[in-house]
Amino acid sequence: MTESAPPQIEQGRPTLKTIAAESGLAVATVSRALKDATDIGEETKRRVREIAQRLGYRPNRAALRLRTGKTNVIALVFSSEADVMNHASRLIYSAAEALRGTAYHVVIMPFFGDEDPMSPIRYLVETESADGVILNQTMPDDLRVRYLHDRNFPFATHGRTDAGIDHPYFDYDNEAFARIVVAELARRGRKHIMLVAPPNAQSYTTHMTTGFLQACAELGLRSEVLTTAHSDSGAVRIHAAIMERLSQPDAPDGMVVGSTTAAMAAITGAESLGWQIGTDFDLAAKEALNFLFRFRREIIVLHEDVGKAGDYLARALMAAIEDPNAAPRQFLDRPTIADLV
Amino acid sequence: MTESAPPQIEQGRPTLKTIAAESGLAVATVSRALKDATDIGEETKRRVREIAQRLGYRPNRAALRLRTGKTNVIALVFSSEADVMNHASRLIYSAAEALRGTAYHVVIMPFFGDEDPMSPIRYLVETESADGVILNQTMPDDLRVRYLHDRNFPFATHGRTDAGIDHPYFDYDNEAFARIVVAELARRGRKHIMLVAPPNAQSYTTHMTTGFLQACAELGLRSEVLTTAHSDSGAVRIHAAIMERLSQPDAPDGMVVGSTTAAMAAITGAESLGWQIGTDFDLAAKEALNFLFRFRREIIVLHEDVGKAGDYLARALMAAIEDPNAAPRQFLDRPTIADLV
DNA sequence: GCAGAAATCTATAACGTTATAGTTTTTTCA
DNA sequence: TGAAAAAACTATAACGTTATAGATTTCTGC
Repeated sequence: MTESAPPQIEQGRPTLKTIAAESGLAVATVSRALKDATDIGEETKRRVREIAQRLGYRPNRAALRLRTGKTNVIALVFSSEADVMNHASRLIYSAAEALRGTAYHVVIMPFFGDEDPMSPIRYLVETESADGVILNQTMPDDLRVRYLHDRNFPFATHGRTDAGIDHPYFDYDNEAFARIVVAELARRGRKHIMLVAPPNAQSYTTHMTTGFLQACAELGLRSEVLTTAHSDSGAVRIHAAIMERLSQPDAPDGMVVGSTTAAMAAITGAESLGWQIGTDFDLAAKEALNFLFRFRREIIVLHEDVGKAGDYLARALMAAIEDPNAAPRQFLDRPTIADLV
Repeated sequence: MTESAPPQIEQGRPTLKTIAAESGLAVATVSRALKDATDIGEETKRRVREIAQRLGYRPNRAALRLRTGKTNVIALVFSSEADVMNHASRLIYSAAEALRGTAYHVVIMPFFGDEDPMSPIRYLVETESADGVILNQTMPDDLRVRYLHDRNFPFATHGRTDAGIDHPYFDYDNEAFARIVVAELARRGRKHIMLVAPPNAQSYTTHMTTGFLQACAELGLRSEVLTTAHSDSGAVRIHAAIMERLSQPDAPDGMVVGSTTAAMAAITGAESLGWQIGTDFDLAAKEALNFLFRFRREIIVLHEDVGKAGDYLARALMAAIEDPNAAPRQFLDRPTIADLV
């Protein structure tokens, strides 16, 4: 009387092998059944799925990755600069949310100031440790973009580039932003506007500056660009630079700034000279948060929806991974006068 | 005349096999040589290292993970609630920075409001897709902590718990915070203080409330806790709740709040009733940023260094992964009066 | 010069998965 | 009825790594 061997007691995570043993099928059959291959019988598929379900089977990602080469990882290489923090965290969360329910995981590779911007990128490409990457803070002729493009490594950027490479991106139209707020400053009677622009290297600096200068010219306003600080310089520096400029003759009566911190610093700088917002000067800013209208009710604020960017970039990147030959998804987010808070 | 076969032209990433072919050694030897095993000759090790270097060899993480079971991934399961955003991003970046140069990668698993807090945790444990996890927003009897502890899955928390489980954590001493700022409010002559506390479920709510009530009692101040909003309620709600309370008889002349947004909202709420900070009332707040002193110079601010938390948590978690039996690293960050801005 | 020890290297199997080619069973229809 | 076709399943190898046990070479001491 041969007693049939008791089913192997499996400890640890169930694998295809476990299901194979449980069902009496071959491992390959189980694998194919679970991916609904055409050459497996319906009844078998049902049984296998049922067992997998009961056992709580979850494919082993390492084995999958080794076998298929697909990592199911999307990397975010993001600057950790102070003022960009909120931008970055919004992007991270919205990208992660867009990826929810897909097979993708999000890994963060912060890029630190003391580091070569290329090194996280090179790492990703050389070790093939992600299926694609999202970058921010693009520059007009961005080395990272060129590198990734040359190697056919899928990527999407927050911000455009200007080196003739066609790639997925999401960008906020900073030129339109500048035009809109300059018009509003003119409407409030301001005659001489100063721009606190982003750092020179970044792509969007050109856009914002162009829009600013053209709008001022069209409206017959005097214009200048602050040279002693930029909108990411840090509050202390901006505060001081504004104080210095406003103490000089021929001071502007309107300002346009590109960040929350810059707005606060510029205003406190002006106020410490006794200038009053809404009376002696007006200030317009772009912000990702919703702080400024509480800071001083009088600020002209245009809200930038960074969550939209993260969502779009995640989807654009997935599309690029799935079909590398499809036309890259690109989106320019145009603010309108209606977005003025 | 046998011509020796030309060295196999390898395309794609070099592997141990590539190095083995190049050096004439066995794959196993190359593997052992690269990990400096004692049974490999010095000269061989040198040669292998040299070839690996020249070829730009990088171990395949998927294979490593499959073989060893080690993922080299640390997961951050973080709430995406608006007001915590800055907290979270600081933590992410500082944790990532602490992990720089180690073999660990950081994956972000945002936890969304509509979701079971357990589900990302369960996923991590069931799929073994990380070596350890960092959590924030702990509750006194935290299900996630209990679950992870029961399964011996390495973790570290931002915030303490109170269910008799000994685990790695970093916490800010919110009780001390409350004592310090209450004392400062008393010093400024305030007699009746109101606390805008964090949400009830969180661990640190108890700490902050305890410290607040005791300090008020000791100093003979009248105390109350706002019940119509908490410090993460969102600015609009807090603004309204403060307005309502201050319009009633017996209004407090001092406030303690736990976040940047709450501070701004409370102040604008009071101001819209004509109250003036520094004169009619004083307000003390804890913040991770450095915004508030620009918002109103008069605010009593205690700065919380979240970067320190991320750094500590990353190291504590690595230690727990490496030696699961070591005593858990725990740190309580105590503010002092000197931290008052 | 030789046995035994020490040093150095290698073959094999395994981690969990899937693609490929092949085998067995069932069905079709001339 | 039986040969060919279709359906259903399986064996094998491979992805890149490491642990283990075993093989080979070199050294040591007498």
